[in-house]
This record gives sequence, structure tokens and C-alpha cells, in this order.
Amino acid sequence: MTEANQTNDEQLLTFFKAMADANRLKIVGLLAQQPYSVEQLAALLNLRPPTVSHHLKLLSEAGLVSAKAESYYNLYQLEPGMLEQIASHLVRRDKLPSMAAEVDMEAYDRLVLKNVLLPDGKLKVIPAQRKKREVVLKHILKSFQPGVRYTEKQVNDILAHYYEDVATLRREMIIYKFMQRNEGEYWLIRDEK
Amino acid sequence: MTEANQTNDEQLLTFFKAMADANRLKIVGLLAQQPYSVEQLAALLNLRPPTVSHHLKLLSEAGLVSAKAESYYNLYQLEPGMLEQIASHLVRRDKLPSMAAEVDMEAYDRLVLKNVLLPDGKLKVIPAQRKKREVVLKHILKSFQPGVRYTEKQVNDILAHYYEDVATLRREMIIYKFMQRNEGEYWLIRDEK
DNA sequence: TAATTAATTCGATATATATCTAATTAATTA
DNA sequence: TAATTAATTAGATATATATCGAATTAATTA
Repeated sequence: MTEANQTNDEQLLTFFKAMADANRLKIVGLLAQQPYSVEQLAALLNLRPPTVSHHLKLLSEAGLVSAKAESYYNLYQLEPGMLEQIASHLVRRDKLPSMAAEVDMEAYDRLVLKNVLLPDGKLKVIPAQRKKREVVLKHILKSFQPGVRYTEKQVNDILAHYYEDVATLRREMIIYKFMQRNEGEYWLIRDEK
Repeated sequence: MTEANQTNDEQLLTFFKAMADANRLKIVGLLAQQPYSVEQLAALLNLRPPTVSHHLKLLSEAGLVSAKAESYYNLYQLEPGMLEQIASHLVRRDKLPSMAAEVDMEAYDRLVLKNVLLPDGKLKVIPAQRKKREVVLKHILKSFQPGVRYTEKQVNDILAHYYEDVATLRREMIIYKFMQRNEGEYWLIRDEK
């Protein structure tokens, strides 16, 4: 029910949405000085009390403010802890990538392959663009075993499953540093993180 | 045209609006790891390129990302400076009140007085609520001069301009610590910040 | 030079949300 | 206990915006 059962991602989004409104920023600025009732905030911001209630609900769900009943007022006050927590997250560059945790990192590669592969797995073309060519070469690379030394003929036979012009493919593999050659033998460069 | 000619307030709002979207948070998370092109981001987020362009425009206007042309790609990268600047603003409680700089701090008092004063300046009632009573008493207080000692009769004459029951008003002035009395003389407590 | 490609802009649409009035709830005062 | 008051909830509406496809622009490749 509260903000406790949110993932980190959802918590961040809830926070930013709560702050993404001019009047809510003003409310935070006012509550940083002293607690205020709904009625007072409404007068200060020239809004009706239901509107302020709505804003305070969002701020409260983000953990930014809390209410304390006093007589029949609801005195709202700032909860500075949440601001500090978020701020410390934002300055640490190594923590930012977690915001993209749910992203499917293979999606781009799949799209490139989908556009360039025929149903039988052969290439329509070798893409001209560097990034796409890399994706295609990495895909073909899976047909080679790490640690194994291949003759040029063996390499050609494997590449032929993908494209007629095996010489070009073979050359690209070297240029892009996916394979190495020496004295007519070819092998994978292991550095595949 | 850029984010340069914005006030601090507007800059904060632009920032929070830019971050208040799930897909834009993911973009920031991705760009924190490495630069990406629009096309790549679109594939990774399962969005169409125009949508990603739109998001990047907002992030860019907030000063969070920048683009660098490479071949005919637009490689977008994170600008960590803005994040740090905002984050440092958020943790400093003494800087938060600036977000409410444009708020008319007298608006609440005016509303209270408007509800309780008759056209001739006399009180309809003395409000029961503490905060409102304070506003009314402070308003009446302006008829007294700082530093001057008043006899009880002089005080009564002044208070009579506002309300028939001068004894109650006089007592409230003491209770709320706006006035002090000694040996039948009354004077303002100066501590009116 | 013609064809291809990435990015942006434009226009349309559906969803989200800020705001209000009216009604309701909860607490206080008379 | 009845009347008053602050706050919230509910329902309605107008504005903002996330998203898309189509058209346009700018750059590269053939």
C-alpha cells in the first residue's frame, strides 16, 4: 500500500513524477521551511484544497512528505530522507545503469539479424553500417569453436553457409578483430565478453 | 533557445519533467554505460525512432544528454554534470526554499482577513482556530507603535475600532505573546520578525 | 548521380493528469 | 447535541504528453 513494496526502478519513477509539477515543487519548497496545513498551502498557491490534497497524496506516496494530525488540521511536513537517498543515487554513475535493468539488451542484435537474414539463415547482404556488420559477424562467429585452429578451407566451408562471397566475410573477420590468422590457420580471438 | 536562459526554478522543473518517464529513465541508464544511436535505443526499448527522438529532445533540453554526429548516426551520450548539479541542490535543505520563491507568502493572511473582516474593518468574530486568530491579532497589532507604553484605556480605545469585546482582545494579545503588561501599562513585544 | 539510410519533424490519437465543484468524512466548538 | 470546519474522495473536464505512421531532411553508399 505504501511506497515500501516498490522496486528501485518504480521508486525512482514515482519520485520523479512527484517532483515533475510546478506547484508540487513549490509545496516542497514551502515545507522545507516549516509545516503547513492543506488550507494554508491552498491559499499560498492560489489553488483549491482538493487540488492540494491531490498533490500531497502524490508527494506522500513518493515518501517526500508526511502528515501529522493537529487539532483538526493535517500538518504536512517534509521527509528529507527520501531526497537525500535519491540524490546520492543520481551522482553515482555506477548506480545509474540499474535504471535500465529491465531493458532487453539483445533486442538490437535480433532486429538487425531479422532484417538481414533470409529464412534459410543466409545473408541477404553484408550490411554497410559498421554496427550492423559487427552484429552479423558476431552471429556467424557462433559457428566456430574457441580454441580450435581452422584451415582456410574449413573456414570457407563454414562461412559458405551464410554468404557466397566467403573471401569478403573472411577478411572482415580479421579486420573486425574477431579472428586471427597465421600461416594459413585461423582461430577465434577469445576476448568475447 | 537552449536551457541557458531559464531561471533556476524552470531548470529544476524541466529536469524533473525530463526524468518523469519510464522510458526516459531507461535511456539515461543506458547512456550511463555507453553512447547509443537513436536506432539502437529504439530497438532496445521497443519503440519507434520518432518516439525516441522525442524523448532525447526533452532530455537534451534538460541538459542531460548531448548528441555527437558520427557517420550518419547521431550518437547520444550522457552529460553527468547536470545530474550532479541537481543532486547537490536536493540534499541542501537550505536551498530547497528557493523552489517556493515565487509564492506570495501573504496570501493566507489576506484570505483569513477577507473572511473575518467586515467592510468597515471591524471583526465579524474572533476566529476559534489558533492560526487564524494569530493572523487577526497580528493585523490589529499594526495599530500600535513599537516602543510606546499605552495605558489600559488607550489600548481599549484602539481595540474598540476592531471588536466590541475589548477585554477578550486585550487578553489574547497577552496570551499570544504579542503584548506585555506591567503595572497597568501595555507595550508591544518587539520580536516581530 | 541515384538509391539507401538515420534522424527529425509533422500531424493525429489515445492516455495521463491537474484542476475544479459537489459530496462525504472526521474532528472541534458552541 | 447541533453547527462549524478541515480534509478527503468522487466525478467531470480541459490540458499535457507519449506514441505512432507519414513526410522530410541530411548524410552515405553504390
